Amino acid sequence: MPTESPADEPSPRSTRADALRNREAVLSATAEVFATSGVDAPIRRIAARAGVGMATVYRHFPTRADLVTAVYRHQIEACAQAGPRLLADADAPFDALTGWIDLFTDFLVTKHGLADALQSDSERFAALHTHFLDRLLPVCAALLDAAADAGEIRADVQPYELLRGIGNLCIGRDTDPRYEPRRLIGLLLDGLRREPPPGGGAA
Amino acid sequence: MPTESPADEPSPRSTRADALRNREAVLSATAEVFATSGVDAPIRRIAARAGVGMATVYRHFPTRADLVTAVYRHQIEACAQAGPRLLADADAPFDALTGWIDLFTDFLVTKHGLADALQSDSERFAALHTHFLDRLLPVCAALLDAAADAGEIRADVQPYELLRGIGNLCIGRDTDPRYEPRRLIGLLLDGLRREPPPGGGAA
DNA sequence: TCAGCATCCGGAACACCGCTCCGTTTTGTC
DNA sequence: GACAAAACGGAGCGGTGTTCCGGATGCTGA
Repeated sequence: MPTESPADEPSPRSTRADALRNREAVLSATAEVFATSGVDAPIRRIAARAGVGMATVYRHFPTRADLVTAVYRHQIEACAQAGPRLLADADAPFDALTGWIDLFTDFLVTKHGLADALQSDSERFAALHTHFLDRLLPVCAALLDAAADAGEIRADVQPYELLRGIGNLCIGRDTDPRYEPRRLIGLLLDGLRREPPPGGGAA
Repeated sequence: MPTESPADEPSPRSTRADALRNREAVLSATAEVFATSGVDAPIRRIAARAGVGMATVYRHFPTRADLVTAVYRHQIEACAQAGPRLLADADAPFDALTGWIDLFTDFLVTKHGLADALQSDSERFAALHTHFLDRLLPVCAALLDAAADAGEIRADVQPYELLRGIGNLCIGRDTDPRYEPRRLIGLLLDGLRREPPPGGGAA
């Protein structure tokens, strides 16, 4: 194990020990609270659990989105890196695409309220939306392009709308046992496939 | 037009003039506020606009969902009644289905935050979810059944998950001009069509 | 070692919201 | 006109996000 990843911590600006200590405390408290109460949990509770004041939380993570991205950074990263790998390993690009969508869905579905937060119109989460997009949009685009180039899917689907659609379909799974987003996502992917050339393109 | 629909007003229980007057005032104020600020607007504002106290709003409409259903009742009704009509008029059941989904989408998309509210996990909206389902689920089921019987779509799709999926896909259109739910909904409907058996059933 | 100071901390404080409670007012009836 | 039932209004409570500032804390240099 190589001591420490070089760019693992995004901003080691602070030189003071207490600041770094608190940052870690907040981060691990946040992970615990998010896991039990979802990403909408009150900041007060996070601060209390971390044993710090609320201002300390806000100082290290100005917006709730910063908190979410910090907690799930590794998983976002893993999802992003899985894209090229799947593409290299799969027999057909479409298989890679479905596999990756599956990973993405798993990620969203297992974090309480994460999908909701992602599409929330609250500006509290705007940065979260942006971060997901920055990291995952290129990956999705590459998978889509590959599948389109192979003629497996129609070529007029934008990466953004696909990601957004998957995210939207994952909303509310926590609170409704009847709802299984994966079925609909499968349907969407079926719709993505280029239909056997009967004549013209779909309107 | 026959003077008045008999069961148009759901609960004319009250005999007092001021109560009825206030109910109307709240209703029209709510419509205005919802149109400008979305269905999440503070109750305080609605009460202020109606010129009544907050308790009056709560007395007539105990939950926010009651307010929403009261304001949009006619449109929900129109959407529900359009189902059978489309089915009777269309050449093929699938056309009726797409036409109806289109109406439903229009409805959700033109009301700020309505789609969000519908799938919200907040119990404040649970009754709203229920009302939509009570009224629209049978209609959707009839359309799906007809299309399935005609062999135009696969038969393993539940009405609930379809409605839910459409609703979910409409979330967040207000705040993101880049996002056009109708394209994805079209894709979903494409996926619904029974593909000319290329192999086995989709897993 | 220790003074000095930039940095960071904590929680009180403010604003906003949903919802309820209860003294007051209005309305219909006798 | 008087009376009781019904309805009203807004203060009040609990909860949340976010900010502000006096005080504590850790680094630095002599």
